[in-house]
Amino acid sequence: MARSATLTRREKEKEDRRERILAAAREVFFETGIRPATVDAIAARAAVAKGTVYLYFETKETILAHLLLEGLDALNHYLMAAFDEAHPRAGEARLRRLASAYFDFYAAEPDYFRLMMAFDRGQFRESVSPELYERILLRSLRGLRWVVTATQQGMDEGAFETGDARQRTSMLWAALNGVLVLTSHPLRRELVEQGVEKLYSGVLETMLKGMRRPV
Amino acid sequence: MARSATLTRREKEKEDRRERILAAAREVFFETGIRPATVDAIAARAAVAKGTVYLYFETKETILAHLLLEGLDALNHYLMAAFDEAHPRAGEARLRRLASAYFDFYAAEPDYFRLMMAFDRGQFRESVSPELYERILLRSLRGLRWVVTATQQGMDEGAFETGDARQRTSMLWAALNGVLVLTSHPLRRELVEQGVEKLYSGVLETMLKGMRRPV
DNA sequence: GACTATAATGACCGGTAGTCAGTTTATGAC
DNA sequence: GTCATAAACTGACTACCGGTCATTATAGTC
Repeated sequence: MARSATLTRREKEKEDRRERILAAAREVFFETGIRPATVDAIAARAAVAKGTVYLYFETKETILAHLLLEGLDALNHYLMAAFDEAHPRAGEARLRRLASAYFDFYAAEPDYFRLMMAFDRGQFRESVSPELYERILLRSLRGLRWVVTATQQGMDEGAFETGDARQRTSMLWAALNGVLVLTSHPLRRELVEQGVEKLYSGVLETMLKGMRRPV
Repeated sequence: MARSATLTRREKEKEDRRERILAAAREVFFETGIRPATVDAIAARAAVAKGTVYLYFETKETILAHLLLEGLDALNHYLMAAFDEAHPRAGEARLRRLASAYFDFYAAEPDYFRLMMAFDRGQFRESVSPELYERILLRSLRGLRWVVTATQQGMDEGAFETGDARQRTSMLWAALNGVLVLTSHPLRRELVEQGVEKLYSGVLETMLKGMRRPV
């Protein structure tokens, strides 16, 4: 019993330490930018030696992956709340809410959003353990589930053309995401001088219109 | 006269050298991948000392920027040809052709496409001279012009809802690009198990339908 | 208080972008 | 041909960063 309690305390301390390092990494990455941020800076911010960082995380990319998990959780909360709060519980209204929530997330958590977009950059898969990669994948899908459900609902109600709800959702989400990607990068932002928000809602409305069944 | 001829020859030789280095960089970047490629490898491939590379290009990113210009030229050719070849010269048909051409470019020149997508990721603007950045921006817009023209034509013909053609084109292009971005990254590709092609044409058709005027 | 296991440390390593003092090569004058 | 000058080229070197590991410190147990 004493032994078990001790172990628990130890484990708790380890967990705290880990969280401290992760918090330091969050600050450094978000302040400095992902690429310029150094592990030395993270260690310094966490008041810990560099080697200690590597006791808790395998690589720099692994740290990023854990921050990404946080970001995916945050996004999932946005989407879940939007799904629930939709009052006129029609599928299309839900989709609108979900799309708005995605935009809100993009606007409110630009750092996490940028992290999500930066994650492609190849070589991520290789620099992260398969288990961690799997967790990221699952958590990415979790948020999308709400959207798929709303699309399916719209089909069941006869508002949308019927078809594979997942496929349709991927289309809608890819299109919306395309706007955010386009405008979250300095180069491409200038290609579309209109505001992101207008472009986003434009794509949303156009896609919804394109998905509707003709009356 | 002799002096001028000499100078010209010199300049030609310099230009050749520069092209040799750029060709070596193209090979190394496309074979090895952007991040793992080293300037040493590029120098070796061009049979030149590393210092020489830096006589012709300021930074590694500058080399990439010049390859990007090549890629944008290639894309522009695809789009221009598609614009011209559209036989039923309706705006919507042109848009379809242009979208197909973009997809063809994506499929035929994955290296250039990846380079274009990689270019957004931050810090590029800072690592490249403002003049070069401006050239990239202009060349990016050049290709889009064909698409804007086709959209405007569709509006003039009464096929599309009227509005700002540039805005509508940005919407369509962002949506299509969203599909390609999504699927050109390993993580996101698995989020959409459907084929890229199907997703792409799905978004295209949905957007076109959403852009049409009700009959 | 001594023994042991666990955790923390930071000097160090390998590798890479970018630099620059020194060397080679080309040009042009005589 | 030879020499002076300028232009081009070279590669050893620096600074910096991600990651390692032999050494040191800490905490738990008896």
